[in-house]
Amino acid sequence: MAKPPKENSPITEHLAYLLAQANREINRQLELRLSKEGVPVEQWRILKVLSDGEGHSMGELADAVLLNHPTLTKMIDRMVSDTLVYRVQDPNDRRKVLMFISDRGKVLCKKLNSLAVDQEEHILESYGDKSTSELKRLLESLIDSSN
Amino acid sequence: MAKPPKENSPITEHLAYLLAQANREINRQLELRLSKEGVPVEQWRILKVLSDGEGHSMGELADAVLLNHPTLTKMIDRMVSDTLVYRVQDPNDRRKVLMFISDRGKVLCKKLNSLAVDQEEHILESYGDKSTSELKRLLESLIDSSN
DNA sequence: CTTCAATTCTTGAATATTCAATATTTTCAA
DNA sequence: TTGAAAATATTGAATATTCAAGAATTGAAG
Repeated sequence: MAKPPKENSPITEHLAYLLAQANREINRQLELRLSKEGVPVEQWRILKVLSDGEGHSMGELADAVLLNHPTLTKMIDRMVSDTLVYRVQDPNDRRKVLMFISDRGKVLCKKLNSLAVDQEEHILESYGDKSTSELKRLLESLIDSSN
Repeated sequence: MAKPPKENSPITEHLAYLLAQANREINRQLELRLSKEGVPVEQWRILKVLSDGEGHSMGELADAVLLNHPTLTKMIDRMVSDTLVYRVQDPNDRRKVLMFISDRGKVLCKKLNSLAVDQEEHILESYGDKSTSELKRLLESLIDSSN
């Protein structure tokens, strides 16, 4: 018996708002953990994507880590300064730049991964296995249906 | 048979990532609709909260619309310039400022509401009634369990 | 009372993000 | 093969957000 939101329904009933609120809260928690290593969430995502050892172009990365191109470029600049990642021009398409993770980046990524796993475990405890996997399933399908 | 994420699981399996991705996508769609009236999502949220006609303090508003205080102050400055809202000092506690929606703000809010309802209906169509209400339920309970 | 800490909001400087324009390389049609 | 259009990444200026500090008011303990 779920009612569709009327024009004057409170904002808290809108899907867009619930998503924003949940995202904000979970992100805040994750941020808090990762701050132990002084690393923003986006950098962890970048390291994680690159930790397959393959080279990834900036465009690919931008999509994967949900940042737009200029923002990513500037964040990568910082990470290059910190020698966490490095750039290589793609030999097959010289418009592209391939990003790789450094050894230092790999070491940091491992530490960050376990901080993140801590968080997921904490969520599993307070929220429950069943709800968590069901929520993940629904989110994936929402994302699918939006493309 | 849902597996908990291992240290080296892809980023796309993390709840934090799925939430960020879904939020980004739904927000992008909403933004697109509201841009017809040239209004950012946050301003719509503000108008919607204020449209109960009551006065709301800045702190209250900041919580409700998921913005931190200085960001809200500056956004409200713009909205005051556009005569969508106005400030009144709280007579009972002069530290506080009470925000009210103007007549112009009410008119705009109505238009925005129907654009937002359009979007929710679009989601219901492509994603389904059942999934939508189930997702909302799970999100609410995740938010609850995080406090 | 009076003073000191807490609350609320705003401000200004530092930082980050975005938009539009640019440079480079590739693609592909004529 | 050439030349125009598309794709990729970066830059710089404009804009927005955040952090830390400040001003005003209230609360409450001594």
